[in-house]
Amino acid sequence: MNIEIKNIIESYLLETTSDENINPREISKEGYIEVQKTTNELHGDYYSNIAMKLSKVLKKNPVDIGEDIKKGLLGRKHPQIKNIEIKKPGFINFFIEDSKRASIVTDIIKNNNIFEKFKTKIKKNIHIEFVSANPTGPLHVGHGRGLIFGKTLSNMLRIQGHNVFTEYYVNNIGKQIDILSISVILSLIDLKRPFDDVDIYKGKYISTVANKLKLKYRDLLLIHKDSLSGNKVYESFLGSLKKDFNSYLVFRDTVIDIIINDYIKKDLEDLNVQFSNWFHESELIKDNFVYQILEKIKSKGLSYVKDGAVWFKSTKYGDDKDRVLVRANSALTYFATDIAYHSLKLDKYDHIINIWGSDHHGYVPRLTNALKGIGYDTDKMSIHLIQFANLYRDGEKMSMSTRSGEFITLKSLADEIGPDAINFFYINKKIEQHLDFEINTALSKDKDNPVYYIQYAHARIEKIIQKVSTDNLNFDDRELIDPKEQELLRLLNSYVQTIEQAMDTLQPQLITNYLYKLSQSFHSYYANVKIIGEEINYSRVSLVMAVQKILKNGLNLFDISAPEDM
RNA sequence: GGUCGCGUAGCUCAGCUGGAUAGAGCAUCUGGUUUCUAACCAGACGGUCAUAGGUUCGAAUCCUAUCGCGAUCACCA
Repeated sequence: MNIEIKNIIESYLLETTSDENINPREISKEGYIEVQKTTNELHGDYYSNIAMKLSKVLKKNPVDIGEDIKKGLLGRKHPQIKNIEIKKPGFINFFIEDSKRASIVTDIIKNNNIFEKFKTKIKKNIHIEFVSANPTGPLHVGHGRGLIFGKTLSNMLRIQGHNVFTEYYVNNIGKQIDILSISVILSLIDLKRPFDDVDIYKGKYISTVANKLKLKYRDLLLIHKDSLSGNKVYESFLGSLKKDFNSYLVFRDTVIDIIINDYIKKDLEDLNVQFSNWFHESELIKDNFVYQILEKIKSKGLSYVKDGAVWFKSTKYGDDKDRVLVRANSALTYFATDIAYHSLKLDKYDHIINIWGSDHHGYVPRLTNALKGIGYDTDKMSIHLIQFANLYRDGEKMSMSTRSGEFITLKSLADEIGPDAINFFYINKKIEQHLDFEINTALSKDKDNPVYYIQYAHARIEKIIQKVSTDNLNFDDRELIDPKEQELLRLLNSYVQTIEQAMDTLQPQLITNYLYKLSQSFHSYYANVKIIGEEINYSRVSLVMAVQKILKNGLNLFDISAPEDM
């Protein structure tokens, strides 16, 4: 509708204006004529600021310009426009015909696939990587935000019609993984002595994993217990372990498999998250792929050798210091494999999305510059940094460190508050904002808890629908004259714009805000206006049916249930 | 110190591609169920949108500086 109005204004201006200061090409430019939904019903349904924009070029009072436009447009009889008002300092407010505004109700009820409206014209192959938590333990509440955001983004992009490929990047090599393996080994041989130079993982799951491996490895490990027990330093422990224990790598992979399958994948299943693929970092090394990329970097003159290590010249791009690609002990850094991983993705997809914790912010330019340096178009890559979420219970902040083992698993939170609440609260705030998550709010069963509030609206409507026959809905917009009905119609009319904006800017919280507002408006309506009286008012039934359908679609988008009974 | 994010009501936050009187929930106070689900509704109270400049018809929104909070500055990932 706003586009219709925009076109009406545009053609009027192009036809009538003879002022040489107005450039027709300028007027037709995308975004020059703005028509937006009003936020206040006194201002009609849509408004345009074009008069104020033109006042400068025309050197004329914007209200006068507005009056001219109003006169011109009303003289041309546009059937959908009921009235136009000019308000200071120069807004042109459009009032839409009631029947036109109310037609949204039947539009929604008849529409079998509401999301069809949001299909994109340009279909892309999109790769989206999220969670990618180190497989060193179960997912904890700190991982929840990236997880839910990633899932929701994938849902939204799929609704837009893109080919979406979701991937979990498994860091299955490196120091953290060695520490994990050693933590399990220490548990296996009951050697609970900490190292001087490194903290081991201490969570309960470590002994669970160890127990699972007991039969297979215990005897073997006991043989080496004495030779290992003399070491108090992690590096030498690992060294002798790797030398003595030639199946160390097999052991390490087994530990990771157990953690992924017994913990991480189950946690994800509970939240209805499936990945198209689990990509193991080690795959990048297998066929020397990383070394090919390193060679590429070298050939561009972007790396050099110093102190036995290979360095990337990141200072060339404004970094404080150059960064290591290959360590002096010839081990690859995460940075090196990551460049390889991203080049692989950029080769294959139209667009790649990474969802990372905000603690990676300093890393973003480094990676981007390295990729740009070897010739990739990094505009095809977008990185969403997510601020941390703090969990509170009774106003008290809860800790979440994987290493110490004193963390709350995502699973235990899901068990306590349910997946609906998890799905809602993690995306209800924009990702740049720190998130304080109070468990009591998610547990409360009243207005304090927006999830219940929205679901309750849905269930209430369901009860109404069950009481009437909806086979023959006589809808007459003239019956919807109550201000609260008009408010609901306004909201229904804005759902397309809201969801479009949320999808285009990848901001799911715009939709949850909208759903809450719609529920609020419905509850108020419900309390004040009788829908089923002596006689059934089918126009009102239709109206709330449309509301319910939008609520349900919105909730489903976030994997939140829309209960029919509460 | 450099970099990134954030400072909006007592609390938790919406709003930020510049628009008209800055909005919700909680808390506090006052009302409302013989009625389609009170897990609800109606009302009151509550604001120098951190501060100071700038940009312009118009700034919570954009720019600059300052202050405050958080994150980050590894041959960890």
